[in-house]
Amino acid sequence: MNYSRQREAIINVLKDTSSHPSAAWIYDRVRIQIPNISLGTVYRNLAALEKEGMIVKVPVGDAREHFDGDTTPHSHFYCKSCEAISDIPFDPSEALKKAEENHGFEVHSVTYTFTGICKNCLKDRN
Amino acid sequence: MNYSRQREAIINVLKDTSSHPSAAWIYDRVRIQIPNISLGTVYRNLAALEKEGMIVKVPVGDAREHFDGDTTPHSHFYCKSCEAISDIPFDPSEALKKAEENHGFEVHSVTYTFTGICKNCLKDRN
DNA sequence: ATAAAAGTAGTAAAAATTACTGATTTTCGA
DNA sequence: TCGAAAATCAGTAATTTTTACTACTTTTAT
Repeated sequence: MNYSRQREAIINVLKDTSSHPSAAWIYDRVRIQIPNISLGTVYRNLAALEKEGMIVKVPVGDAREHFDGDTTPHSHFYCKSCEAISDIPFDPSEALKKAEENHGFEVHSVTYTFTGICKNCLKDRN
Repeated sequence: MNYSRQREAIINVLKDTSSHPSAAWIYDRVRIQIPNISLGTVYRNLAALEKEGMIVKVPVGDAREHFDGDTTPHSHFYCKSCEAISDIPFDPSEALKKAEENHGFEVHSVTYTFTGICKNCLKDRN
């Protein structure tokens, strides 16, 4: 993978946020630095970076792809109410070994996704 | 939630498959029985059924929503190569309690998603 | 320096999801 | 059983999200 200014900027945006953003959000942010970057470039680079293991996808089931620049093992919580994604310090990696042993798949990664209502939204309901 | 023939058919399609299909796939299947059902009806009912806990979403990070008529606790494996989703008999539910205790969230569900290459695709590569 | 490889902007198209409206079906009490 | 209120639907359109394509530019490695 060659260097590109655009890819560098995309990585930096991802490393600087803990919001697990979508491609569109990243695009808006990167455009502050590189106004004429195109959305296609963002998608292409996110896919490439994910393939290289430099970023990870966060599947939460909201019909949108979310990305995380933090590749250390941890889990995620998705709030149904405000749609925010937050980190949960659960290390899912032991499950990975077990899964591979038991099923003959080549398992590359595991993600735990918790879903419910976050602290802030619970507060707002009272 | 009132009864409707359309919703009944959607549930049945989901109960009869283990492929964890997308809305479009379900639409195609249901149309065999109810040719003039509309895609919007499928989406609306999937959302309603999920809200009622009669079906569950399967987030795999492929920019598509997938659904499962099997609501017993288990996990999923997503093959990057053939994009098939298969069941893994991992019960994620103990993690649910821990997560709620530790973080003050109201946790409704947990899903484990394993990603990698499935048996069939591994075979094809040799 | 320079040619091949990789990457990009811009645009268009495809795929997936949501929104809306007037008609139909279901429910439930009279 | 009847009929009105509530729920659901088909059809359509619009929006959102993602992918594809092409000619141009940048990067890499001689």
